[in-house]
Amino acid sequence: MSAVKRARASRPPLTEPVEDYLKAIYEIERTGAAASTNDIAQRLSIAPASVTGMVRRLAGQGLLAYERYRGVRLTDNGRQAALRTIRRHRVIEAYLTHALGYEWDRVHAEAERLEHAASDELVDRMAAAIGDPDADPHGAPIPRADGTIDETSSDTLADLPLGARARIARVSDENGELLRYLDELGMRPGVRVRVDEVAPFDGPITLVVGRARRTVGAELARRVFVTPDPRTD
Amino acid sequence: MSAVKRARASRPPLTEPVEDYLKAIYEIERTGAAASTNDIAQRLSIAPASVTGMVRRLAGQGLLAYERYRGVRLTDNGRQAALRTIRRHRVIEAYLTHALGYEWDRVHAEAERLEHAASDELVDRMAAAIGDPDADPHGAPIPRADGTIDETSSDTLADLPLGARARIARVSDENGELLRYLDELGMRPGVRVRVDEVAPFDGPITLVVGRARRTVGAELARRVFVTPDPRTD
DNA sequence: TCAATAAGTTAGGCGACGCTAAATTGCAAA
DNA sequence: TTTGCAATTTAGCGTCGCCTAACTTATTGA
Repeated sequence: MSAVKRARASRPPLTEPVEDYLKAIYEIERTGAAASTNDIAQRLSIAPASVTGMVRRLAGQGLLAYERYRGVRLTDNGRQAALRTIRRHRVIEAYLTHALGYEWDRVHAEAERLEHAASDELVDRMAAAIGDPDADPHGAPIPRADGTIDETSSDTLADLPLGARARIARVSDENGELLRYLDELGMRPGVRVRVDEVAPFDGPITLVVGRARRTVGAELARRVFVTPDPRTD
Repeated sequence: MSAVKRARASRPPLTEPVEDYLKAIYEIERTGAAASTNDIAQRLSIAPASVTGMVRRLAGQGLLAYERYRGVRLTDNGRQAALRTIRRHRVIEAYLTHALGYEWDRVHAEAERLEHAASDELVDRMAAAIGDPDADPHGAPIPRADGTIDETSSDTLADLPLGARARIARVSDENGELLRYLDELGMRPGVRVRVDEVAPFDGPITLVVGRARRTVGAELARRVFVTPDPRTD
């Protein structure tokens, strides 16, 4: 078996918890520096003390670079493993909505379990069946089968100045209620918005979404990622 | 939440190994009496000593009736749990072949993992998407969402007398090579056969399959289940 | 009837992951 | 520079599933 083939075929048997750790660390690293013990614990809903032991083991396996009291970083191996899991997760989310009629607020939980059980072949077939999309239903980019991904660190609604136009690129998944609410407001990835009013002191933001005006809290605004509107107007 | 809804919705959180035990015991019971420690161990490829402990735990949870040195039987609860897992397995197998282009010799391994991760809702959607089939690609009946199943204990090819006509109802899955071979011979569920020659002493059996004559060993013949041919001729 | 053997169970362990409680470390503010 | 707190780690433990080795039971056939 060629090295290339092996790299793709034999997902070395990482356990489910390990895949979850790597995913969590990847996400944390994406928004800043090294992942701290506490960050990881919080994201996985486990005790910080439990993280220390696991993190040491993963470092021993070459998946993480770990310095006591200093937090953790993914090695290249670790990042590749994380991206494989993330690809599975996002392809599954996309497949569930496009092929099986799931609403976008229900796919996360299902994908969270299936991502550990689905083979790369299955995931590739699912992706092909829905036209190899490059983002999941929440706008998150889908890593390619070769392990590459287009991560674009983008601003959130909360970062936009008054009057700015932007397009919603991506919203935080994980919270079904948030997603249902955003859906009601017509705020889905791809939709254009304009900032119409910004209350001071981290106050609510009023947007023009399509023909409607929508006022959302700063908390929510921070969970909606945008890209500059390509429209010159 | 109504009791009915709960029975279906909250698959109480059985672990993966537990689901595997219940499935194995169900299959063993189907072909005889109580499931012995050894039978279970063999089917799960684990040591008999390991089975004893687990079986005691499951009996404690009311899923099994267990008597030391006497083997094990599923309780009604245990049987329902087993059938839920089996439904998931078989629906997934059918879905993979009908919706995602899998060959029938590849679906077992994939379903073996997914059956523990897929929700009942997903499985119901998959089933609906392919027209709610009542058998998996190997001819095994799919338990309904309400927990009922049409088990028909059938003869195997090896039981047929010379000259008998029959229809292939079901073949043993699990062994991909066997399935590929059967496929080459044109021996899939639904196909009609006639017994043309039976060698004595558990010897090979020669069949007419379509226009071809096929000779198969007794071992293989015992893994192919048949029903009497409805044709009067 | 009883001894040989096969089947099953008990005893004792191990690894993966989680927890709580009790140190320890690092940093920031006084 | 010191102190005090938050973050982290260590210590000690529990559960789930699995293992091997040693013992016990059931059965069978001589």
